Amino acid sequence: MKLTRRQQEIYNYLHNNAEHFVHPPTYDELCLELGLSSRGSLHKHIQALVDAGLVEPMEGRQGIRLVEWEQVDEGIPHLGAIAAGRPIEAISQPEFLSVPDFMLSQYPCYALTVKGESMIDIGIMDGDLVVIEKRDSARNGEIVVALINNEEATLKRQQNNNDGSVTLIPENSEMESMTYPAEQVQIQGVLVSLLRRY
Amino acid sequence: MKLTRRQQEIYNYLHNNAEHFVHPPTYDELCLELGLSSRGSLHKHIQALVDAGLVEPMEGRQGIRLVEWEQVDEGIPHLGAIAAGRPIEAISQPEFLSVPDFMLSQYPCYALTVKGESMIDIGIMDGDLVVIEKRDSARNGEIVVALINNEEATLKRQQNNNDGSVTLIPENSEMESMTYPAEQVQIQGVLVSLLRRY
DNA sequence: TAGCATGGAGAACAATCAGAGAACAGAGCA
DNA sequence: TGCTCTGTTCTCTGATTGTTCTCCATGCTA
Repeated sequence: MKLTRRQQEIYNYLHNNAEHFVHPPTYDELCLELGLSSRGSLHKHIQALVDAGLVEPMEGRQGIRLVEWEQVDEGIPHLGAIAAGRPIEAISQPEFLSVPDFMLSQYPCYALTVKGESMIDIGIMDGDLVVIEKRDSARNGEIVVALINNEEATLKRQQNNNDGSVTLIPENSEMESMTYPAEQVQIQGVLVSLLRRY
Repeated sequence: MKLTRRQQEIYNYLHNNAEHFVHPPTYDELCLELGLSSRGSLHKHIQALVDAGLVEPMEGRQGIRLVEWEQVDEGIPHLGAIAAGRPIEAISQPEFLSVPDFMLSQYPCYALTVKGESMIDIGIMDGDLVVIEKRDSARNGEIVVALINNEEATLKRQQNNNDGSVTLIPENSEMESMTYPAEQVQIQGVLVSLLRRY
């Protein structure tokens, strides 16, 4: 069963914003977001998504509503680029990449494009696509996406120190490690695999 | 069934841009892209492609449209490992890897596991999986799988010299280039992309 | 010259898509 | 009990879209 354009749009919207909804949104809320003024119109589209098995209605019929998107998942979202020293440059409309299973972990993943050469010594080059497992902690020595002071995100090797601080090590002999108090470093994921096109 | 020139043009366009379409394109959109002003004209060509089995119309007759070019897609064979100085170590039963389209070229490909560090300077590490496009020739500067004297296969950057000889350049500052008469070097494919698991 | 293949323009049409709006039943709440 | 909010169902309308059709232009060939 193929989706029409509008159905696809709506599905994408739900898919992309699923995390932003504290409660599953009501039809009225969705209408507002999607620029519709008729619940009936929305209902038709949602029903198509339900029929397609992409969305399932909530049990408690009232109050809160439908929208639980399945894990069937057509791929992983490409969220943007990561460059040492800057936050992730988000793509407004994350495109979904279908990545073979053997390149994923068993947990949710996303993809980023690497900018810069901070990990060049272990073969992560500028422009490479890295697959990141969504996690908020990492073991010693793992390569992580770390957000520092809620400002800059980088891809580095992580080392937990005895005094509770965290050292982020670039794999580039010309760059230097940086050490931060643990509370300034927020782990956003762990490197799982790498893709590169020539 | 042979295609006319215009049909071939249109098919090429679809083939080359299939990935760029978020949704399958409508006839009107295609007309715009192809410089036509009549859906009817386009329809004739598309119909020819459908008859030729190169394109299939969408199910939902409206809203979204045609154009799904078939991809038989059983994946690409993983033929074994390639190590400098030895022939490709063939796997008796090549396993098939399903690799996303954007990591392939439009021509037949196969996969090899890289052994050794001869290309380490450009980020090709021991154990990486490389996707190779099956070809028997390459342009200057491309990275190729080359079989030397029908004996040893290596992954190197190729350079065609004026005197007809071929130089194979390892991307490893500690290793040296080798030059061979052209007839001793047989190209088996060109590097297309790279996959790595951590 | 006539005939044919190719390529395109444009009109007309039926099916579908997309949306608006009205009405309704059930749930929760005061 | 009424009121409000919600999902659901329904009809109606307008816009799109694939399809079919006729007509025309060009170039090639017999």
